Amino acid sequence: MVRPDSANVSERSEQPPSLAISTVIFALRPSESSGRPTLWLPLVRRIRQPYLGQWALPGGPLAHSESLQDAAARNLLDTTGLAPKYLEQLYAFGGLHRSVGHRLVSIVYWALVQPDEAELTRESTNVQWFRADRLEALAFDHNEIVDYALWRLRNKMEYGSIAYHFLGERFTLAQVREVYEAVLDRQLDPANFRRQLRSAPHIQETDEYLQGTRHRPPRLYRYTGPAPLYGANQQSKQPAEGLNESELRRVP
Amino acid sequence: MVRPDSANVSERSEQPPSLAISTVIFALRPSESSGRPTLWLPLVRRIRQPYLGQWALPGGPLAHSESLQDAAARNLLDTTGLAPKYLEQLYAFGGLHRSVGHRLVSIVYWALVQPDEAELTRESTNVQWFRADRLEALAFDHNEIVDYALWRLRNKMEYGSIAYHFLGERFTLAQVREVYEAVLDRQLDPANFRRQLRSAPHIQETDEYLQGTRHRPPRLYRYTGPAPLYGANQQSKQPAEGLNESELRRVP
DNA sequence: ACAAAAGTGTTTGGCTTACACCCATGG
DNA sequence: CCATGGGTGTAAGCCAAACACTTTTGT
Repeated sequence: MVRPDSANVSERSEQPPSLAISTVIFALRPSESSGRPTLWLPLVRRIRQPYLGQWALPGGPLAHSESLQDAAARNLLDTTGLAPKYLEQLYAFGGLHRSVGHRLVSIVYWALVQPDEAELTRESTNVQWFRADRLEALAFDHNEIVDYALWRLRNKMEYGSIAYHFLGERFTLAQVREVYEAVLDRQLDPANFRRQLRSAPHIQETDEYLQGTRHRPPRLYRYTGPAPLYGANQQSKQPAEGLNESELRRVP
Repeated sequence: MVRPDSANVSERSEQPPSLAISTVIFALRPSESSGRPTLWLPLVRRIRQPYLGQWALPGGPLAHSESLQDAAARNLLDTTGLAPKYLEQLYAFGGLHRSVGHRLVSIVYWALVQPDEAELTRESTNVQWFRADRLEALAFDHNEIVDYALWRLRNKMEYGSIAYHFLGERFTLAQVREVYEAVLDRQLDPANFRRQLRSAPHIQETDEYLQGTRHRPPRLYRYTGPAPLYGANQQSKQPAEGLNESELRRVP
């Protein structure tokens, strides 16, 4: 079983690195304190070694009959009950000491879910939502992974049409602004923001207005662009990192 | 060996997917026809099945003692003799039918090398440079991978400080412009381009001038920014996809 | 009537673009 | 002294930031 050129290495460390798929899922939920929307993500408690009892990103091994993205989606459904419409590859993490006792390579995806979808999470003692900016120490290198996903989310928010995936089918322009403000953590000028959105592609105005506010009823809009999950290519050619087409220039 | 829930599946397809690291390497070399710089990349001929005899990206399995990036760098050195200063993760490819006879997941890196480095390639009947825009049918899904790497390169060129990695330690601003023109495949205004570069960060003018031209000697500059290879984090937080900081705004 | 947010208009400054022009060298 | 590309100047035009102002609802 041990190959000749490595007879002096223990058999365990000769086994190929194991490959897992994990996902960082973001949703906006009202803050307990201020009530304003903030970023949350669901975590799963480890029920085996290593890191038994600690919180971790949902994930699992790659089944041989699934593509990477299918594996991410299925695993999410199995562990949390979520089925995000936005799902995209984030990065492959393969450091030598990410786990203890074995070599682990994780291909990590990231996802966005709408608030009503998020409510359907099968929460339990082992599955819970946490505020993204107040995480305890997670299993493996998952804190670093979340940080990277947050960086990517903010980056992509600045020049991609991504904010709509946090919202339902119809939304007001002010709701889109609140998404930007929550993710980027700064105030934006309502007047200029609205102008930019109206001139952005894939934003369609409807004939409907949101009723029940204690002021002038805002018009509802619809997003007509594609969700990356069903895109033709696995690698949605939209830069985060890279780099994506500048559909929306800069956010005020 | 075969688990109960998959007794009807052949044993071979039960083996875990194999994991490989490959790299797309870009360099600028003078075109045979026009002499102007164009994009080239080195390929390696397959010496075993599958795809025996076809050209493929340099790559190989992941050794258990190497990080992903180290594996990419070492493999590059082994197969081509190249040691790029710029090396960054591109994407993880894991489609079901990328290879024949087994399930293969490839974590792909991309690299940039300077012309003088490129000359040191150990070329042979099994290692050769090809023009990036005139590739034959490659092994596996490597044509798609090269296309994606090209897209990422162009994308990142537009708002990242990446062009310098195609050049030596000192260079003229016109040489930088030629890099942009070669990669983006369009002409740029020399006057405006030079102004943008001079106001860009990490561009330091030297006291030296390039001699031997048949016109006014251009000043030489130096790039003082970091090369991602030695960056602290594996994932260089520069968007390509992401998303990246806009160090250089837009190219004229 | 008033508060509050939706929605419109207008000014300003910065930055890109286009292009005219001068500079320094080799032949 | 001419050709060639290096390098500078500058006006036009576009776009985003700032902010004043009008509109439409609920209470």
